[in-house]
Amino acid sequence: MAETLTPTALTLKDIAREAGVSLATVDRVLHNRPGVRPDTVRRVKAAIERNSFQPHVAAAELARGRARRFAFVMPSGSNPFMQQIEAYLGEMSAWLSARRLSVETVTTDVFDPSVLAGTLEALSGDCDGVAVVALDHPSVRAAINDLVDAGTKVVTLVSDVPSARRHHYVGIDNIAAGRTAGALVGRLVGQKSGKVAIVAGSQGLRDHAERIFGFNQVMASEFPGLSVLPVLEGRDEDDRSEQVLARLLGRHADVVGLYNVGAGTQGVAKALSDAGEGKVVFVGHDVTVLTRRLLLQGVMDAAISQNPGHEARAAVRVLLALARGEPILREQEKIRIDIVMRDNLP
Amino acid sequence: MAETLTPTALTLKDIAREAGVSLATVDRVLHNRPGVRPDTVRRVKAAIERNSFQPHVAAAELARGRARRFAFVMPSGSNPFMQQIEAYLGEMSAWLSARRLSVETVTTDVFDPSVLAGTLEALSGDCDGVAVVALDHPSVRAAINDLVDAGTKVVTLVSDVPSARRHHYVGIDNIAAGRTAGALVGRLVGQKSGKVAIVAGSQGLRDHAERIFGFNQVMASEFPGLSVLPVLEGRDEDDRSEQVLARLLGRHADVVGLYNVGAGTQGVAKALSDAGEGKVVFVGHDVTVLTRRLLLQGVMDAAISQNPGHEARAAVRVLLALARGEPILREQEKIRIDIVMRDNLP
DNA sequence: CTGTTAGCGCTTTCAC
DNA sequence: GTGAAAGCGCTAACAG
Repeated sequence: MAETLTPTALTLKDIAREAGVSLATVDRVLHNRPGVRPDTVRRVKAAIERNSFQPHVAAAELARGRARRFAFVMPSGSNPFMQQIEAYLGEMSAWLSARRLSVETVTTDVFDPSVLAGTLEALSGDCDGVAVVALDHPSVRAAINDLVDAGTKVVTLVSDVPSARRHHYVGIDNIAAGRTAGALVGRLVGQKSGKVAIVAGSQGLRDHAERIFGFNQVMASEFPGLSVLPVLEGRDEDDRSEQVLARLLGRHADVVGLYNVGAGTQGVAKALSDAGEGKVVFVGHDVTVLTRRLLLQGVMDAAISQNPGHEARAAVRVLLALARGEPILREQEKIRIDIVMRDNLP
Repeated sequence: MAETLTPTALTLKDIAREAGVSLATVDRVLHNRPGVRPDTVRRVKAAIERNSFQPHVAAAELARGRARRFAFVMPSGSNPFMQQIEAYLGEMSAWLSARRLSVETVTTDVFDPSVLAGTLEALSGDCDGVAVVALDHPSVRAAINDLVDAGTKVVTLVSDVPSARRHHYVGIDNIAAGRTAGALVGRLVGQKSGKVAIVAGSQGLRDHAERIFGFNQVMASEFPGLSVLPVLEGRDEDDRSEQVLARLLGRHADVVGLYNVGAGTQGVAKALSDAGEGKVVFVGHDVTVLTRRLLLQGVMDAAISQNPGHEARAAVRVLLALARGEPILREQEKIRIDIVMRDNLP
């Protein structure tokens, strides 16, 4: 049995002939450009529909001449996860240049709303598309909307600003990620009852807050034997995370589970090992050099991960599809919540 | 701070001028075509290197005229996982036709080596690339090698034939998948000790055998409290799987874990629920309509999954990259072992 | 062995 | 409003 997809191979010229107009007119209709009589538009659209005509992307790309420019606005500082995304962008360079695409990485203080907004505004005009690790703040929202209004395609990356009119969000559902973490902690603890600790960077960060929300949801509804302690804030720093956690472990002898919501993993692991005495189920986020080692050593039990390579490539592909007016393959661009344990380390 | 990738925008003509030859000669060198003096080859290659020249894929694609044809050789019958792959190929149809690619799906009895080999041989000539769900058998290996020798690009899909000279394998590491399943069963069972059952389609299938191998590895080394019962064979059929498992559960009261290696999931779930009496940790493979429901109901605890959409798209992209002589983004095309639990269902 | 040339199917001026 | 025509950068004949 055989089934063939995509039989067609028509060209603009064919459509033009069939609609009784010129190439240029079909092109104008295809791109919703003004200057065509409504009636002509209808005729041409009809011909396009009737033949389910697909313009040849390669030809379009070649004809337009000028290269497309995209910018990635990333946090300055040494967040390993963000560095991984940048590294994967670098790995795409041959792919990009073979398509005459240029990607510029701009680092900025994404935690300062006005600085971030300023960076975004400065990009207006010289970019076809922008991917931004965004803080959810009114002035950032405004800056994104301005970019969109100026015709720039915008995707939020890792951290979303749902209220802005960005074209797409490339990242995970953090509430679901928190729920997944909760289910893992609960299931891996097993029959035991006891307390569960949470270490976050800050509850003011949208993604952290959402993860904690999801985590608590599952804990409350499915693991009544486990009681969740108040959230510790480690500011994503190793030292501080270690201190706050060590203090907590000193006060509570029956901590059986730990959810590390953000970074500061090194400090968390230190506090845990210093406390000694009985295995604590430890679930955190992201696969880095460090978490990989902790997973292999059995110190960490699972990492909830969003694939940084996938995020980098998805952001580029989505921006490109948006710029070209192509449909987005939603299934392909959706970032999944990966559960990574020792045996399925990527 | 800003860093720019891919600054270049040279063309073949620039290289030709710099090397003191014509366009055609550069093209010949670029594609390793014969008929160029070794010395000229060197000069041209030097110019290409020196400028790290990247030919414009869109231009190349446009110039070659004829569309590329790929064939997917899939198992006949109603394996839901394979049907998902085919469905995702269907979803790519607009993407494919915008690139003037055609993908033909051929279904055949992949479990009969000679039939499969025959199907592959018949494809020789009229295809630029073939993706095949392959049985590992000498005559299949020979058929694959013949295709490769004829210049067709070949990728194995889901199930590999490592001994053949296929260009790429798109699928998971099944030993690691089995290990992951083992770790999950062991960890989710918790402190309890008892017996663990395995239901497979057939131990003669390479992927099933590898999964069982990995599963046993982990069980033996890490969960001494759990003893693995002899493998049951359900031929991937619901009825038979139910029967063999029901019989086993009747004989052993202390089964605490179950690994379903292949299909027949419906039957396995039936046998389990009929047996009643105490929760058995149930880990299986793939996210289908059925396993999704079982996960939500809490009957199944985890599914080890390979993303069928990713496999479909990766196979197409790899065939395309091979046909174009482009590098493959290995990280992108690698199929990961997904752990899917209720809260991270895709 | 090497060069010349005619497109591929679009986009984009520039005329009408 | 609409059309004609000149390319975009490469490939593939065909000459030499």
